[in-house]
Amino acid sequence: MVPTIKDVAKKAGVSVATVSRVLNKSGYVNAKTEKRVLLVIKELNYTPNAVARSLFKKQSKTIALIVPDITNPFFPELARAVEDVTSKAQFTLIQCNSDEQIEKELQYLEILKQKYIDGIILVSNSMDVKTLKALNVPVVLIDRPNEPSIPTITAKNREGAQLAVRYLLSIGCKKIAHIKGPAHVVTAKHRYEGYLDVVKSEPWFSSELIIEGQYQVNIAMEETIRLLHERQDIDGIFAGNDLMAIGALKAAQKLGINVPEELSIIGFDGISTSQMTSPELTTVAQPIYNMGAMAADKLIKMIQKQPLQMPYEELDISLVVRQTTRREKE
Amino acid sequence: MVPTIKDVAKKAGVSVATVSRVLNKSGYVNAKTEKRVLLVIKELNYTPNAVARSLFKKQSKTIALIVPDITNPFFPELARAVEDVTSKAQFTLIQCNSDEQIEKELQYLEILKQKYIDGIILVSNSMDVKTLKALNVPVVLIDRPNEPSIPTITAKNREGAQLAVRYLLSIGCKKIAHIKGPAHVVTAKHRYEGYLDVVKSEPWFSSELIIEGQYQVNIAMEETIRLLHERQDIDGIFAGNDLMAIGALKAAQKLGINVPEELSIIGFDGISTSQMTSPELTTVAQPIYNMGAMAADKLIKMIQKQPLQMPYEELDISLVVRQTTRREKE
DNA sequence: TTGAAAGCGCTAACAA
DNA sequence: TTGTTAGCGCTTTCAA
Repeated sequence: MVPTIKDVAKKAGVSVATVSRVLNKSGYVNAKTEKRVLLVIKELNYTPNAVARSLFKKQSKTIALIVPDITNPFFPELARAVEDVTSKAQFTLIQCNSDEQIEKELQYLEILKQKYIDGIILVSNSMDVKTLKALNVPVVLIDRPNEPSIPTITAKNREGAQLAVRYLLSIGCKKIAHIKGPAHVVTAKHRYEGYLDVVKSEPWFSSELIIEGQYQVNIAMEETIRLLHERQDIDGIFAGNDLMAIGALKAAQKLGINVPEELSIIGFDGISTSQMTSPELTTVAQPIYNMGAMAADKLIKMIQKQPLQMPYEELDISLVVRQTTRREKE
Repeated sequence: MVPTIKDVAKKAGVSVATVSRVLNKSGYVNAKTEKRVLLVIKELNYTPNAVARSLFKKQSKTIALIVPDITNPFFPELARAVEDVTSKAQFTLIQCNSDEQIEKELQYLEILKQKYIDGIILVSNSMDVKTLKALNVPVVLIDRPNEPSIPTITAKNREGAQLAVRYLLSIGCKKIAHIKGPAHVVTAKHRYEGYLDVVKSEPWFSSELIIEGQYQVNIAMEETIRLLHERQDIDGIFAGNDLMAIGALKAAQKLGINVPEELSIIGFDGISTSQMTSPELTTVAQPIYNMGAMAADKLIKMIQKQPLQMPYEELDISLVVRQTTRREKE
């Protein structure tokens, strides 16, 4: 039914090798025969079988993206970027959700390997180098720097946090709390450290200003309500991500605290959801799309055995001032 | 390097056929030889090559999900559901973004076919039956009913819209506007019709109460601002999706109109973003995750040549009353 | 209960 | 410039 290279060869009166040559533009082939073959290909509506090709070449023209959960609004934008650049380079993208579970990650890796996957982009905390190297497949890490020996794209999380907290200070905040992300996530740790860098020597600083929000709206909201009950002099909150900042915002609104007049809130990430609240969230934005695109670029280079000029890149972040922070020092 | 079935056969002192038999639990194989083969497989850490298998079987244990844009918050949840059920059934998921462009869809279809894709889940307005049938690959349509002859999962969009508008009426709204989605999207049309069903015979009804928001926050916001300027007696808005409802909410807040006291807003979809606004959005929720899961179930059944009891299913929607609608009739 | 061998559709030596 | 042929790693007749 579906025509194969043999059918084309027969109909064009040449050998399969010749057809293969015109298909791949490899080796010599007479202009006339080429024309004839091309014609037959059109007539038969022939397309080469990618699987057969993969079997021989030991590569599949497909790459995989493993993220914790595509449902987390940070990841779709990343995934989109990856898909955009990989599909432009004729790769197909496999989507995997790990739920941050190492077993799931390993399971995917296993299956992917069996499929001759050409490369993997991985967002993970737990993956170890040995497994990755043993895979013998190009890998680039994204977002969460884990392993200096593996090409990585991440953002300046610590600096971004400093920027956020300094901005809060600059607009006159006198007591700034922090909502931390999950302990096992490196980016959360770096943001926390950035907060500490700026704040630890302040006379008002106390570890009680730090709460845990698990990168989630609801948990952050509840914890913020608790915190704000106890310490009503807090006038600034730096959340470890936008979702938690939204939680903090909801907490304030529930408590009747005016944002930004009485309380300034700043998030981290710059996901599009941060523009959907009212007031819109002030945040430290990562170049999410760019991170995905650059990771994909790197991966493709690796697949093509091109040298990487910068295996490890930390992208700049930027402060996006919107409406959850006071305008100026009063 | 990577062991093949041959290596296993040699080391176990049997033929590749026997190894294949134990691998696939097909045909007779002596318990003892089976044990021996299994042992060697463990020792060699052998895993069968999926590509070679695909070539022979003409199927790949992979399915594809084609959505307009994974970045639209409606789709990640759908994608997650699909991935959950397909991966449980040992399928791998390919992610495709079509941007609603028929050319991109066709391009994907072409590539997917070359890869012996086992099935496709498609969210599309434009795809025609002929192309789909010609593919000769199981397809299920999701969200946007297009073609009665193709298995489809969708929701009761028209009824949902009626439900929304009737609710607005029941809490005392006297003039209800509608923000329509894009004209070429069937679901948008159905929701619009549902609105008309309820409202067209009302004395206050006028076509000027209908604006277009393209399913997008910003456009909906701008159009709403315009509308609300002209007609200040509007006290209810039914938006064709949650994103546009969020736009309407922002418009109201910009204009200093109190939601829900002066204006009730209701969205459609029930995406998680609808809980992140303040006030939280009242909305007509679709069972998004379920839709994805059921579509995947259907597709897998089709791949396995099992009969489909209900090729076309319209799932129920439900009204989720939150904070952008007034409590009661006054 | 097992093995030999053909073949899935393609690519790449190698020869002509 | 072209064709022959040996695989890529697997599954499945068919025969033993």
